[in-house]
Parts: sequence; C-alpha cells; structure tokens
Amino acid sequence: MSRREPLSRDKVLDAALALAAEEGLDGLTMRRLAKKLGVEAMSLYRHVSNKADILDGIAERVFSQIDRPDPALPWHGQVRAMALGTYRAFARHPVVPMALATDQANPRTLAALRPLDDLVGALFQAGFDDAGVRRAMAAVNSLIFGSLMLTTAGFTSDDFYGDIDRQQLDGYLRRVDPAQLPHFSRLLALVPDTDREKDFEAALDMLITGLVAAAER
Amino acid sequence: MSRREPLSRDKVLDAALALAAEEGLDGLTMRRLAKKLGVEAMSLYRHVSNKADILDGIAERVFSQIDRPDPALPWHGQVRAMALGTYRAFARHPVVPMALATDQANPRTLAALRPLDDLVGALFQAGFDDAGVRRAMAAVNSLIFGSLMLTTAGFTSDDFYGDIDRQQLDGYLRRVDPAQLPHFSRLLALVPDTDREKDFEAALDMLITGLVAAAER
DNA sequence: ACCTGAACACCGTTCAAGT
DNA sequence: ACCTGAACACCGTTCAAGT
Repeated sequence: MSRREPLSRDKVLDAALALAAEEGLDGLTMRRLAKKLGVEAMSLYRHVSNKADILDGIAERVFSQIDRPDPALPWHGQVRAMALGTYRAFARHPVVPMALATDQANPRTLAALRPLDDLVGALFQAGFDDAGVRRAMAAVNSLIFGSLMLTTAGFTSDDFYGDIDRQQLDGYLRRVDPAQLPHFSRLLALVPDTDREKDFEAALDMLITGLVAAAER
Repeated sequence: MSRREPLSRDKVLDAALALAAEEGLDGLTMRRLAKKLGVEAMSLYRHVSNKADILDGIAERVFSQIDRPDPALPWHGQVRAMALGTYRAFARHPVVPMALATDQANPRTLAALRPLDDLVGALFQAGFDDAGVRRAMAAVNSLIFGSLMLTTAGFTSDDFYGDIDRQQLDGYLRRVDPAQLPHFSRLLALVPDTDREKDFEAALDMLITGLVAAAER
C-alpha cells in the first residue's frame, strides 16, 4: 500500500475502523495502524492526539451513521426506530461497543450525542417526567448495548459459532452436563440458528410494551 | 506485604479482584499483581495458566456469588430476583462486566453457568417455547449487562461524577449547547442524583411487564 | 509542514536456572 | 515443588532530528 498524498485524520480513522474489523480491538495498535498506512507509528500523532482520540473518533463515526427518527411517528415508533438503527450501526462495527464498554472510547461531540438527544426527545413526548425519561433512556440504551455485547462476545458470538470454531461448540456441548445444567443445555443446541437482530427486535418490543404501560400510568 | 506460606490459585484470584478494584482493568497486570503478592511475575504461572485464566477465574467467582432463586416464587418473580442479584453481584466488581464485554473473560464452568441455567429454567416455567426462552433470556441478560456497562463506563460512571471529577461535569455541561442538544442537556443536570440500582429495577420491571405480556399471548 | 529513529517505561509469556 | 532472572516480541508515547 503506497501512499503519496499526506495523511489526514479521516484517513487514519478509516484505516482504524478497517484494521479493527480485521483484527479486533486488541489488533488495533498504533504500530499496526501505521504499517497499514505505509507510515511509521509516530507519524500518526501529527493527525490524531493519541490512541484514545482514535477510539473516540471511530465511535463518533458510528454514532453519526444513525438515522434521525421521523418526527411524524408516535413516540414509541421513534424510540423503536432509533434503537434499531443504533443496534444496526454498532453491529456493523463490533469493536466500538467494546471500546465504549471499557471506557476506552467516550466521545462527547455533538455528532456523537445527537442520537441520544433524539431518543430523549421522543421519551419526553411520551409524557414522562424528568426522572422517568432518565430511567426510560437508561433502559433503552442498556438493552441496545447489552444486546450488542452478547452478540459480540462470549459463547454467542459469530466467532464462536463460525465455521472454524464449530468444533469448539461441539466440545462445549459435550462438556456441559445436561444433568447439571438441564435448561441451559436444552437451549444451547439452538443458539447457532438464531438471527441476533431479530432477537434484539423481540427484546426491544417487549421493553417498549413495558415503556408504553409505564407512560400510561 | 511479606508472605511465607506458598501461593495458591485462590490467593492469586483474591489479589486480582482487589487490584482490579483499585486500579481498574488496565491496572490489572501480571507484574503488578505479582508485586502485590510479594513475588515475581513469573511465579504466578505456577498457579494460573495465564492472564485469561485469571480473568475467567474472577468472573466465575462473581457468577457464583449470585443467589439461586426461590422456586416457590412465580416465574417472573424468579426472573426478577435473578436479574437483580446478578446486577448487584457484578456492580460490586465493575471490571468483570468489562472483561466479559471484551471477551477477555469467558468462563464456562458449572459455577459460572448455574445462574444462567436458573434463569432459563424460570423462563421455561413461563410457558415460552424454545425460541421464546432464548429470546427472553437474551433480553434479560442484555438489560443486566447493558445497565452495568452504562453504570460503569462513560459519562454516568461514579468515577465521572465522583468528587474529584465534579469540575469535569461542569465543564461538560458548559460544552453541551442546549440549543443543539435541548433534550439531552435538560437531562444532564439530574444525572448526578440518580440511584443506578433503582434505575435498573425500573428498567427491569418494564421489561418484565413486556415478558409477561409475551408469555400470555 | 510533515515524517522518522532512537529511546523510555511498560506489557504477557518462555525457558533454563536456582533453591 | 516452588520461585526467579534474563530474554523475546510486543505496547503507547516523547523528543530531538531529519527533509
């Protein structure tokens, strides 16, 4: 990968997202990123203040990909659209929720906070008071990022159920004693056939049922 | 800290939990952990196979602190008790959800999976079919771990709102333009006064309302 | 203005060596 | 049996130096 034109913040962030997608959060190092850009590690610091800045930058990008809700929708329709859009945006870049969860990324720019503002706006439309909005916002955000986390990490990750690691699952299934964990082992067999986005939608609809009930009280 | 008796896996894990509580996930390194135990880093490998093993070990400990649900409770009472107990156990050890979220910990022992089995068991009692149980389990787990993640990281963390960082909040409040983020900035002022466990309970109750409605259909 | 080389203070882990 | 010292291949980041 030869490079004549000078680097830029955008090019660094492009490469960082690509590298993180290929190698995971651990694989995203200043030295590897520089190599990918055909440059020495220290050159990156001309365009980015440090690694935390890179992680904030890629997180902000993902936040800014989230569509704004249609204000003509009823409030719970807006919440649903926002939540699903947020889930989809981050599911495309699984390292970003990981960086957020560990506080390695914490973007506080307008672009990153806009989706949150839209969500909060929809919840105020529902008629919650301030504390009610705060709780509802926390509930929706928790479900989104928790779902991403379970999607991304652990025994339900694509990685684990990918073709390569299929044998690991078999080994795992054999190690889980159905006599000791009867319910879990019954469930384990059907995890590979799940559509995670559909599961998130189901969870979201259950939460929204509860939100609507709470708003009406 | 002098030490005459030999090390053991349990002592290593005790020290690891303590160090992680003091220094965070980043501060938990083999070298620092060894120093805390009055030993060289390489001695740890006699009692633990590597760092991932330590993280699995402390995660398993937290899982095993979760009380089993009272089988006399109705299914949704069992789910509620499990979820709250899980939240509380992990809230006491915030580095563990972080390690789980980034797949640095992934314990697969009986002790770690027992709480999950109990949760799944309660959901089968509700009358869901296999796919319904899987979705309900994902919903509950997502809400728990997402809530922990929001509690632990980012602008709602204790760290951020601790006495030391109070000025940071003020600076943040000043940087958030109410004209640009009207709803979010309205909410921001009251975040410091929140009881995060109470907020989790509110979110959980909303989700359970939705779960009950889904089970009855 | 933009990039680099050498250096510093760290990591996890290995391996042969000590007691 | 249990612990250690030196070493290896990495990190993020600094700083003075190159063009």
